[in-house]
Amino acid sequence: MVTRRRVTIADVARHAQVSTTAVSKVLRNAYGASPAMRDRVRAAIDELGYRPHAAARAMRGRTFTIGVLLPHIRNPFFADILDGLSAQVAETDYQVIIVAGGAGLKEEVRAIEALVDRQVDGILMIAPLTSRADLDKVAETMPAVVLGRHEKSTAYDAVDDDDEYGASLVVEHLIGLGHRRIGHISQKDASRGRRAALPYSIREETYTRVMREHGLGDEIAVATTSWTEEGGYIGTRELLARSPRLTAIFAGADQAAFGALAAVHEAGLSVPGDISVAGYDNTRMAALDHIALTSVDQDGVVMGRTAGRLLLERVEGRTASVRFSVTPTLVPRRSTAAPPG
Amino acid sequence: MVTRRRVTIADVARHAQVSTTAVSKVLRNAYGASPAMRDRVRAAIDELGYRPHAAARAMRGRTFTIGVLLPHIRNPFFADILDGLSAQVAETDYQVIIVAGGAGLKEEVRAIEALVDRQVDGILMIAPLTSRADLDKVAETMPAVVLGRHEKSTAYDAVDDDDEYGASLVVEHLIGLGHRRIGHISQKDASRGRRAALPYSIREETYTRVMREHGLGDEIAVATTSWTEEGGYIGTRELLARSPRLTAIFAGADQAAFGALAAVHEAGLSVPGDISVAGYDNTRMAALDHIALTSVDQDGVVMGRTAGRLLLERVEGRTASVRFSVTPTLVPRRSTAAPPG
DNA sequence: ATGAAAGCGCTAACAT
DNA sequence: ATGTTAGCGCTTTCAT
Repeated sequence: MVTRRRVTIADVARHAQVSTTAVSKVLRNAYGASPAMRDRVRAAIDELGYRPHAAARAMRGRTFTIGVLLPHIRNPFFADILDGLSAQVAETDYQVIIVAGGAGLKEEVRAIEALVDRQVDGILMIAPLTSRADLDKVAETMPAVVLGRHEKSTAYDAVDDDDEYGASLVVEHLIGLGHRRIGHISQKDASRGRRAALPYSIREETYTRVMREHGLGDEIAVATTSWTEEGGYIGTRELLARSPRLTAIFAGADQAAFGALAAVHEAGLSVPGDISVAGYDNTRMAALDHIALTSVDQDGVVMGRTAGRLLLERVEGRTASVRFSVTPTLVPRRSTAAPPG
Repeated sequence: MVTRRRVTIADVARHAQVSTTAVSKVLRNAYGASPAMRDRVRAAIDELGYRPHAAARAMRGRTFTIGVLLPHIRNPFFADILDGLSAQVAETDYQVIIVAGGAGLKEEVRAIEALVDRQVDGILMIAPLTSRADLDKVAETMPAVVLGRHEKSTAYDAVDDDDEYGASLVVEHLIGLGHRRIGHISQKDASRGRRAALPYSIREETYTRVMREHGLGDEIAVATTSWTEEGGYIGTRELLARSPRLTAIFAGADQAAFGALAAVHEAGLSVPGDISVAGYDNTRMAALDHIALTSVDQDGVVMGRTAGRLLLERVEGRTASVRFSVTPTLVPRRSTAAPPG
């Protein structure tokens, strides 16, 4: 590792025979540089292969960096969001950096702080567990967008899916097929403060509400694990142990539904012959023919793109807060059908 | 967004009635601060909620940041690698940030530059497409580890899986079961320079070699798509169109194998009754009972952890270059069996 | 239109 | 052991 000195703005200035101020102006397209000077500076930049030093910029102005907080990178739905965000940001000078929050609140706080300390120009927090107050605090420091939480805030913009509607679509679908004993796989709450704000709690509460509305309050059965393959598997084994056996499972996320399918299969039961299974997120795996999982589509690409747009708007100066909500749709596939008998 | 001024080292110094040097020393555990002073400074830091400003640190010394270049975040195998890396780095003061390379070479170069410009202290590049020369150039600038490429370099450390051995395990397994008409799904080459260095080309070449060694050179059938669900699906449809029909498919990655399973199913054929399917990576989905995909385990967690360790060692000063290679193992499951008839 | 110069928050060489 | 101070590379007044 040879520590070769980087080309700096001073090198460019010297090479182009102008002041560093001039170079800075050209770089930022700022007022006060003649076309002739612009050309000379640009030429020097190209010849020397100059690239701005982000840290030095950060000391004074922008870093041209958008920070994203992700709980983890296992859920392919997050990849859709990132695709949308990247597409939106690609045409600008901004760069997206991702930090993974990890399982707990402590790791998440550390991850958010890491982004703040690195002076990102804007931060997108995806399904954060942190308290409302902490989110507001972050949003006071820098432009912020929160994706996947159902709270109002004047400090940041919000992008979400109408989880209540989406979850009701699934439960109504299953009830419409004739199911009564429908189980639900939810996620253990790791958040601080109002649990009600996060998707898993809204989906669960909606499941409960719709069941009650149809007079099925006594049939409510929730397994609280995690929205992973393992979580879905374990939760389903738990639900299958009940008697009389349920006839349908609504997993709060596709990832968990895949685990559910495995558990049902392992128990020697068939889908949808014995048990119907539905998920949420409409990931690509769900669409594959041998899986054919009924799911809810919430268009992560659009959510990500919108989050990117809102964030850039805020970076440019908007302060009024905005909410963008996606209306999900049910995508019925072969994993759900009328109950046996 | 209220732009509240951050607490700086000067604020801490004033509050603790010491010099900024003293604070800096305490922060870095540097020599020259009495226990008494340490305590006072620590107290002031806590009271004021001070956190170092990463950009300012970057101007002089370290950023305490490890940068990771990832092609994309869809492949769950990458999540294993990141888990390993995070575990290794978690106990240190370093923070991991991720940038996604995107599909093409151009995006990848931009992503790497973004990391370099942000002065990360070390960079982990996962299966980069960039030319050897460019990798060396990056490694000359900062400590670097490359994961998933089979080249020797004196500039960076390398972590890889023995893809040649892993691929041979699969092909030998299928041939051992009695298959002769075995197809392979490879990935389109987007790299610059020696294609031979990347996993997909090694797996493909190994497939070809082993087929020939068993006198099956005439049966070689490769579909070159991408290692995604879609790529596996399309590639398999292509392979299934051949006549006489092949009896086994070795997809170079689990993601592609899932698409292959869908295509086989959609064609009205059964797995493994009509067609055996094998993947590579041993992702969690592969282990699920209703998928039961034969795959190759290459322990991404260990690879990630090792990459992290090597990187930290380099940050601490090691310059001699190291290679770490994981020996993969075959994980046979129900998706492969003897051919029909 | 152009450039000189101050300063962002920190580290480290150098006094004391 | 403690503090003074000169930068790191850039942006941004403020003169000219």
